[in-house]
Amino acid sequence: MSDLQSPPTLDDVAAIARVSTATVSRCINDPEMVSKPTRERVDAAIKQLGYTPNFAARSMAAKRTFTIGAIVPTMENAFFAQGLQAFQEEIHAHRYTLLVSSSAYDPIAEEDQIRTLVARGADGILLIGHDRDPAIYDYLDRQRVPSLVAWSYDESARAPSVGFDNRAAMRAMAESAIAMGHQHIGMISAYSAKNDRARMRIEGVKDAMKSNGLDPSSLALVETTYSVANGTAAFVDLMGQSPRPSLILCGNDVFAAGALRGARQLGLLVPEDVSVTGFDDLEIAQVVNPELTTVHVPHRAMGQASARELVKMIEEKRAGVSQKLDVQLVHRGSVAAPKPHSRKSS
Amino acid sequence: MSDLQSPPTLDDVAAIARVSTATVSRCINDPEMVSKPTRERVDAAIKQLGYTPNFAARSMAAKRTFTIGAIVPTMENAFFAQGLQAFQEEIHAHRYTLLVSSSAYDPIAEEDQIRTLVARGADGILLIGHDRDPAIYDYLDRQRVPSLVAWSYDESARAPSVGFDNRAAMRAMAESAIAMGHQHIGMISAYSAKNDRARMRIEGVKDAMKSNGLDPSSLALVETTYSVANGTAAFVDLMGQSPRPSLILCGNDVFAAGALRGARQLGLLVPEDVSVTGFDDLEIAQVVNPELTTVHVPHRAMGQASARELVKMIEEKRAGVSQKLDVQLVHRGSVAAPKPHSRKSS
DNA sequence: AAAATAAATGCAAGCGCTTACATATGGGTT
DNA sequence: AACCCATATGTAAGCGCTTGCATTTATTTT
Repeated sequence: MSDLQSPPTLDDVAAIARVSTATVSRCINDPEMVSKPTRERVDAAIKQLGYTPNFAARSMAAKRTFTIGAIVPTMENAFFAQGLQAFQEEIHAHRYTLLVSSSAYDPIAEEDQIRTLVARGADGILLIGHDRDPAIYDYLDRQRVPSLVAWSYDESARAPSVGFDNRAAMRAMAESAIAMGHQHIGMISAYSAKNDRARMRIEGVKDAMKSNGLDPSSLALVETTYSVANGTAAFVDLMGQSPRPSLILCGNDVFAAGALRGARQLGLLVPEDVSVTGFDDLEIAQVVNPELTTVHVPHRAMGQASARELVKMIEEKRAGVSQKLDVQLVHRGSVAAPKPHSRKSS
Repeated sequence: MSDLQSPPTLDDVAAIARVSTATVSRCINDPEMVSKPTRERVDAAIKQLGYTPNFAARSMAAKRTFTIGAIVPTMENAFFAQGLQAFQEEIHAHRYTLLVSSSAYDPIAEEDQIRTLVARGADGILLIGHDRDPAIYDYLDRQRVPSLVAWSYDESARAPSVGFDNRAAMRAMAESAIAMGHQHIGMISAYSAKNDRARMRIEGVKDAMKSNGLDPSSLALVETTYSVANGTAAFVDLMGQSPRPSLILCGNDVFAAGALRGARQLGLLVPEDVSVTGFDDLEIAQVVNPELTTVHVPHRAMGQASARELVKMIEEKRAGVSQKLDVQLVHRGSVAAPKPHSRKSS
C-alpha cells in the first residue's frame, strides 16, 4: 500500500494487475516472456498509475546502471561538444544514459571524477587521451569497469582507443605548409605535459621539419591554455621573436582564430605576411577571415564509433579493440608561400 | 565475506574495523557522531580496502541521490556550455553531481528526458526556457522534484527562473542600432514556436521598431535552426528581399557570424553596406571581422546563480525565487549608420 | 487419455546501504 | 550509592527492484 505522497512502486502495479511483482518486472525488462493478456493487464496498470521504475532499486538489484560516464577536459570549448553529442545519441540508442563531467584539464580532478563515476556504478567510462597515472587503469581493472580512450589513437597504449593519429595528422599539415618554402616556424600548443594529443602534435611538426631539412630545435614553441585570447597573445609573442616566423602552426582552431586576431592587431596580413594553420576544423574555422587551412577531424564519427565500441565492451564483456580514424587536410585561405624577404632573414 | 571479484561493501569495512555497519555508515555521513578512536579505526579500514560506497544502495536507502539533472537544447553550440560549466562547478561544491542531456530542441525528447531524470532520482532539475507543456510542470510537482528555469527571466511564468529579460535586452540592442537611422530591418532568429527566448527577442525588436516610428510588420524575419551555415543562408535570403535591409539583427552570435560570412560572399562590406548585430557575446564574437556588436550575457553568473538557487530549493524544501540578471550592450565594429542611398530605397 | 514437454507465473532471497530504536557505557548529581 | 542524562554503539527493518528456482498451466506427443 503506498500513500499518495510517494511514487507508485512495482508492488502497486502488481496489485492492480493481479500478478506477482516478478511478472511486472518481466513485463518491463523482457516483455516476450509474458503472455499477451497478462502483459496488457500490466501495461494498463502501469499507465493508470503513471509508474516509472525506481532507478536506484533497479540498478542495485540488477547490478548495472545503464549509465556510461565520460570525462572531458572541458565543456567550454567546442572541441568535444560535437563528438560528445554524437556519443550520447549513439548510447541512447542502446538505452544508456550519459553522465558527463569535465576535469578542467586537471589530472587530480579527473581521477576524482573517475572514482565518482565508478561509485555511481557507471557501466563503462569514456576518457579523452591516454596520458594519466597508470594506477587509474589498475583501479578501473580492479573494479571491472571497461574504459575507452577517444580523441587519440595509440596502438601501444594501455587502454583501447578510438581516434586518430595526432602526430601523423599534424605532420601532414606541417609538411604541406613547409613545402611552400617556410624556413622559420612557430607553433602555438596547449600545455603538453599531461596531454598526449598536444605532445604528439608537436612531435608531428618536428617530424615534418626534419623531413624538410629543417632543424626541429629551431621551432619557436609557445604553450598555453586554450582560448582565443591566449592564441592572440602567443601569436604576438611569436612575431616578436627573431628570426620572425613566417608560418604559425596552431594546435587547434581556437588558437588559430586568436592568431588571426593577433595579426589584425599587428597590422599583418594573412597569408601574405604570415601563414597560419589550425586543427580540428571547428565551425570557427570557416567564420574567420581568411578561412582556416586546418585538419578536419571526424568528430561525429569518432563519438559514434567510441559509443559503439564501449557498448560492445560492456555487453559482450570483452576487451576493447582500437580503431584508427582518418583525418583530412583542408586547404582554405590561411596559408601561402613566404615573402622573399622573410626567407632571406636567417 | 566478499570474494575478491566484487568491490568491498560496508560489511567488509565493519568487519575489519570491528564495529557495526551502522557505525561505519555514520563515520561516512556524519563523522562527529562517532568517537575519535572508532573513527580512526574505521577510516583505516576504508583506506585499506579502498572502499567506496555504492551509490545505488545509498540512494535507495537515503531516498536522495545528490544528483541534479539538466536538460539543454543542445551541447553542440557554445550557448550553454559556459553557463553549464559554471552550474556544474557550483553544485559540485555542494557535493551534487550533474546529469546533462540535450533535447536537440525537441519538446518530446525533452519530456522523455525529464522522466528519465526523475526516474533516476534527480533531486532537482534545471530547464532552459519556460515554454513547455504545462502537464510537465504538473508531473514534476506530483513527483516533488524541484525545478528551475534558466536563460530566461519571467516573473509571470509558472516555474521560478534565473535569467535575463530577453525581450528588453533585444529591444535595447535594436533601439541602439535603429537609432543610427536604419529603416529597413531584417532579423535572423531561431524557430520561435516552442522557444520563448527566441520569441521574446523578436518581440523586443518589434518594440524597438514601434518606439522609433517603424512598422513592426515590415520586419523581414527568417527563422531557422542554429548554425553558421544557416545564418549565412538566411542573410543571403534577406539581402535578396526588397527593400533590402540595411540592418540585420541576429538572435545570436552564431547567426551573426554566418551573416558576416554571407556578406563576404556577396561582396558586401560590414558595417559600410550593412550592419549586423549578435546576441550572447560568445567567444566567436571577437574572432570575426569586424568584431560583433552584441548583447553580453553573464553566462557564468547565470549558471552559478541557478545552481545556488536550485540547491537551496532542494535542501530547504522551499519554492524557488526568481532572479533577474542584467545584460550589457557591447558595441564593437559591426554597426554603423546606413548609407544614404540605402535610406532612400523604400 | 496419459505422459512428457514447454510456457507462464509465483515465491522469496537478496542487492548494499540508512536510520529509528534499543542498549550499553561513563560520568555527574544529589 | 542510587539515579539521571549524555554519548557511543549495535540491532534490524526496510528501500524497490531482479532473478534463480519451484510451481502451475497449457500444449504436444504417443
